[in-house]
Amino acid sequence: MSTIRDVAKLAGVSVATVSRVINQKGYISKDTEKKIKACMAKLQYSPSSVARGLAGKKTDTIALLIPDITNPFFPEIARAVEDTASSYGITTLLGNCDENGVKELRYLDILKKRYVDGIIFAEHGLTWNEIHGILGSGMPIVSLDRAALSEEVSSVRVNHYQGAVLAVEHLLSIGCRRIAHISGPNHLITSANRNRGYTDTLRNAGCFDPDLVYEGDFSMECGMRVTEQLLKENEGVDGIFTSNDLMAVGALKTLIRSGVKVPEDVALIGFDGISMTQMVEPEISTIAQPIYEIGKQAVFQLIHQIEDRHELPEMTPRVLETKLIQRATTTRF
Amino acid sequence: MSTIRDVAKLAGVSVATVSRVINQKGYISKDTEKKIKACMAKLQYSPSSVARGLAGKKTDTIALLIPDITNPFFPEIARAVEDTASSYGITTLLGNCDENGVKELRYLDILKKRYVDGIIFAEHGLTWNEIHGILGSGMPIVSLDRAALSEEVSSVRVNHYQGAVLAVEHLLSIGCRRIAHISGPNHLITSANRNRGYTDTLRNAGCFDPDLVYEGDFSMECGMRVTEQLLKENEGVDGIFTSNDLMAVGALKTLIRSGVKVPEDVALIGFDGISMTQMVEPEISTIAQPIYEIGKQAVFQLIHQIEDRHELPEMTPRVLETKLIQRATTTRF
DNA sequence: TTGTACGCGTTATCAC
DNA sequence: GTGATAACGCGTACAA
Repeated sequence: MSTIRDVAKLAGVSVATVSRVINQKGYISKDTEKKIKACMAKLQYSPSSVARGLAGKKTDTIALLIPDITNPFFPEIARAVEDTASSYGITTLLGNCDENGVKELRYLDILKKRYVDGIIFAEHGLTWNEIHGILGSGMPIVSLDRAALSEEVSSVRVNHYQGAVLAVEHLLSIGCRRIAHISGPNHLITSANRNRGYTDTLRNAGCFDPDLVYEGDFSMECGMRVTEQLLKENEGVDGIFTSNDLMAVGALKTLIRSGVKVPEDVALIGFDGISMTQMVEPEISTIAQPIYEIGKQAVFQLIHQIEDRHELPEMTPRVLETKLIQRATTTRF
Repeated sequence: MSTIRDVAKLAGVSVATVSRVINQKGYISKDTEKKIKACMAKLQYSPSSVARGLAGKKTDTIALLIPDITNPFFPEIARAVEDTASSYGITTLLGNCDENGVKELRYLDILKKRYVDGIIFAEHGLTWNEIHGILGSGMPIVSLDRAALSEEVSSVRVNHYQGAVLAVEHLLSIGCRRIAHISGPNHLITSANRNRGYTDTLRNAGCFDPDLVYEGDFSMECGMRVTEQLLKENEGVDGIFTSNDLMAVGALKTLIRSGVKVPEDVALIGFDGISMTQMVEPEISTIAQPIYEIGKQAVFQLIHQIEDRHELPEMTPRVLETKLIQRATTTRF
C-alpha cells in the first residue's frame, strides 16, 4: 500500500502537488501532471478514504437505514439509492434496523462516528429529538415518507392518499361494493394516509363500512391471518385493498386456500409495486410507487444538502405520483 | 463534536490517559477513570472511527458483496451477516454487484481505500488473480460457496451435491419418474454440483434423460420461460427440480397457468429455503440451506482471520448440511 | 506553478 | 499511573 508520499518521492515533487492532481485543484503543468499520473499508476496508488475523511471531514459516504430488509420493497429502494449514489462516486452504507428502535439509535451513533456525509431514513420509530440528541444538528437527512419526521426535514413523498383513492375507485369500477381494507400500522403516516384515501372514497360512494377495516403490520403472515379473520367475520366481501403488497400476497394465499375465486368472488389490490406481485399466480394488481425514482430523488436531495457543487439534474417535484397497475386479481370478464 | 482532547482538558489529564480508559488498556487509577468517564458523558464524547482507522489501521468494518439484492436469498444472508457482525461491534458494508464484474472491481477498490478489515464474497465473477490485483494479499476474505475461488480461500460451504440428491430422491419416492432439472448457470460451482447430484441420482435409478436438463440463470422469469419450453418439448414430465427457489416460483407459475396440476401431474421442488417459497400457493417444497447459519459462520471465519483475540464460539464444521422441507408441491395423497 | 508545514482525532511508544 | 509526542495519510493555507 503506497501512500501519497511515495508517489511524490518517485515523481520528484511534493505531496501537495500530487494532492492537486488527485483532486483536480489549483494549477499544475501538464508535464508534471503526466509524470505524477504515471507514478501513481506504477505504484498502484489509490488514496486512502480514511485519511481523506479525517483531513477533509468528508467521506463520500451516505447511509440508508431501512426497517426490514426481508420486505422486498426495501431492497428495491436500496438498489436505486446505491445505483444513484455510486454514479456520483458515493458509497452507500446499508443499515437494517429490524423495526427496532435500539438498533436505529445504535446505527445513528455508528454513522456519526464514521463521518457519513448524510443519511436516508426509510422508516423509523425515532422522534426528531432523539435523532438530534445523537447526531446533533447539521447532519443532512432525507426521510422517505414512511417515516414520520417533522416538517423541517427534507423528504421524498409519495401521494399515498391519492394512491389509495385510485385503488378503491378501481375496485368500485369493476363492480365491488363491499370492499375491505387491511391497513398498515396506524402510527405510520403513510399507512394512515392510505387508510384515509380508502375511507373517503368509499364514503363518497356510499359503501363505507367500518367493520371492514383491519389493522395489519405489513407482513405477509399478517395478510394471511387477517384475511382469514375477515372472511369469517363478514359476509359478501367482494374486494380487498391491502395497504402493501406483501399483505396482498398473504391475502391472496388465504383466498385461494379458502376456495374463494379471485377475482370473481373477491378482487384484490395491493400497494407498492414490488416485483413479487408478479411472481404469484394470479398476478396481483397494485398501486405502484415509483420505487426507483424515490430512491433516486432521495439521493439527489441528500447530495443537495451536502453540497451545491455537484451539478445535479434539476430537482423534480417532491411529491411523486402512484400508478394503478391492473393485473389478474382485478380483471373480471 | 468534542474530541479526545476536549475530554482530556476538561478532566485535567492527558489524551493518552483518556485513550487508555476508552480502550481499557494499561493501568489507570479508579479515580481518574471515573472522572474521565464523567467528562466523556458530559461532553457527549464519542471517539471518531475515522481517526481510529487512520491511527490503528483497523476499522471494525467488514464488507459483504452480493450479486443481486433483489434475489431474496441474499437479503436473508445479509441479515445474518449483519446481525452476527454487529454483535461483535462490527459494522457491515453491503455492496450489491448486480452480477456485474465491473462493479465488483469498483467495490474492491473502494473497500481497500476504506481499510475494511475483511470481505465476504457471496458470489462473483472474478478470478483470484483479479482480486489480488486490486487488494494485494493480506486482506481477509471468506467466500460463500456460490463463488468459485481457489482452495486457498476460506469459505463456508454447503453440500449442494447432497442437497440435490435429497431433492431427487424425494421426487422419486413420491412416484416421479420423468424428472426434469432447471439448473443454474453452469459456470457456478454450486449450480454444477447440484446438477451432478441430480444426474447421479437419476442415473442410479435408471431414469436419467439428458433432454430433461435445462440451463437457467436463477431468475424467476427464467423459471417461467424454461418451464414453458420444457412442457412443450417433452411428454410425461412428472417432476421438476429447480436449482433455486426463485426459479421454482417461476416454474410453479407457468404450471398453474398451463393448467397443470401441482403436485398431481407435476411435482416441484426448489433449492435454497427462502421464505418466498411459503408465500405462494401451493407452498413449494425445497432443499433448505441453513441460510442464517451460513452468514453467521462466514462472519466467524472472517473474524478469525482478522484476529484471534475475539473469543469466538468454537468453529463448527465448514460444510453445512441442507435439509429437505416437504410442502404442498410434493405432497400427493 | 510548486513546496512547506500544520491540522484532522486517535493510538502507541517511550519517558517520567 | 500518567504525560509528551510521533506516527497514520491526506488536504490546504501560505510562501516561495
